[in-house]
Amino acid sequence: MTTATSGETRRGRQRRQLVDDLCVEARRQLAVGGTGSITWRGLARAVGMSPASLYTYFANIDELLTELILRTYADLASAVQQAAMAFADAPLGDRLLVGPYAYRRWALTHRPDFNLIFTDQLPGYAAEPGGPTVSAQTLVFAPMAAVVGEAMGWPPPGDDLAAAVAEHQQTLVGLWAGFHGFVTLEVNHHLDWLDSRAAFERSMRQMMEFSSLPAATPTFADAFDHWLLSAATVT
Amino acid sequence: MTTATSGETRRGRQRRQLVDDLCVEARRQLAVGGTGSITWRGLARAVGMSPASLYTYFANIDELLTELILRTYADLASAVQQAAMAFADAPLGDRLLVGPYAYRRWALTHRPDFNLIFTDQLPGYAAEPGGPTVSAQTLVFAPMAAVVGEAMGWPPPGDDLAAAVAEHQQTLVGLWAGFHGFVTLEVNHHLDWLDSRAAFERSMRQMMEFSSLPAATPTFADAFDHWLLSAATVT
DNA sequence: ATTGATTTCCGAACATTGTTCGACTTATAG
DNA sequence: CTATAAGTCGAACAATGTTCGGAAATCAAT
Repeated sequence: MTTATSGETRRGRQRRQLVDDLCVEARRQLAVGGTGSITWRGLARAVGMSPASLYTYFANIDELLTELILRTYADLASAVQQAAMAFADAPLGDRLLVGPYAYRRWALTHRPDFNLIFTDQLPGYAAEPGGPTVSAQTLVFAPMAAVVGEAMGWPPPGDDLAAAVAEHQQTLVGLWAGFHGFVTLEVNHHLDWLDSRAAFERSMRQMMEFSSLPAATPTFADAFDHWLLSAATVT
Repeated sequence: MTTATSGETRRGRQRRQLVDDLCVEARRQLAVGGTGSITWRGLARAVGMSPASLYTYFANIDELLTELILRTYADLASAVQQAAMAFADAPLGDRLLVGPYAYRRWALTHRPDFNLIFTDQLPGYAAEPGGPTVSAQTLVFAPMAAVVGEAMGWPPPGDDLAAAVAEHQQTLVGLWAGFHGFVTLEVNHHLDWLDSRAAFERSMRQMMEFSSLPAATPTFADAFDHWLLSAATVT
């Protein structure tokens, strides 16, 4: 019965399994010692193989990093999406803040990962225009854009969200830059000298107020943190 | 007359000279190949010394990086300050934008340097609370804070600017996060898909308008770029 | 000017890294 | 069953950061 689940050869399964193992190990090393600690030989050691054998699966270390970046984008997108779903029935003002708050929380609990996907750590590594990283970006921001569009009364989000985004990209990029800037500074310890949690909340509320968007419930921040604790499910 | 300029021993001078050379060479390597290209042996090669000899001047590569970060902060601060002085007589609305614009321009012409000082590239490297990097930060932001304070009618900026900053830190951090977020995304090629120059201008004007600050001259962006060209002086 | 104590400099070595090459074994397809 | 492809490995190469011991230069005294 080796060909029971045919169409899937044994090597194909083992290959996918090994690539998965390599990626989780790489992210483990990343969490421990930063980007510089992801080492080819260390990965080989972790999966019990010769360094030379890994070249069957990745052409070089940059290619592995690329795969890692894609998976990390997906991880962030999943975190944002889960939060959005958990607050799907909350008032509109609250739902506007869910995205930035999930974004920030994931960034603070995955600082090296956040820097990995958002700042160029390699020499000439620049995501090519039509590359897969841009689609990964849209995956992250689709939920947030949808809520903003709803709040601003944009065309029915049903079919062509992309068109609405293109039309109002100025507004969306402005909002994104706002909370991304705050989060980046926080992740890299440039706001350690103040109560950044409270400052973030005030900044977010101000951004929404300035953009004539509905205000969130006064207790939203606590509600979000409470939901975080109760969601000790997926890593 | 070897001791003419006494108080300064020959070794002292040569030491300072060599440290300077090492730093400029390190920034050269940084500009070429990114952070990972700064290599101990390469530095030794560039100054014509044995790798072992460099340990007389820096305990390890992290210590050199620290010195490099400090000098890079000073470089950014100098760029901002020069721009501020050049526009000292411009209308208040224009002067509000000079800081962010100089910040952005320097960042775009020194992308690896920008990432070096603002994102943790080393494993456990975190600027200690009372460390010298925070004072370097204030050096960068003092000119901008002064203008914002003037526009908002804060207490006489004569003696205690620090007190005014502490009082209104929320506002200042909000503004900083806004343009820093935009610049960070731009530096790392996350806004390549749009006309980021125009988007930056619109975002900045919107930020100022939202904060009830005076608007800049319509032609400010061009005026700034024009000044840049005429300032082909210091690197 | 001579001495004695630092500072500077270097060659050699060690452990580690990414990557390549050729030979060997194993799985897949016809 | 067999030929082709995929996987695995050991050995080797060049390059890296860092340490150590000793030689040379410079400094601060007498």
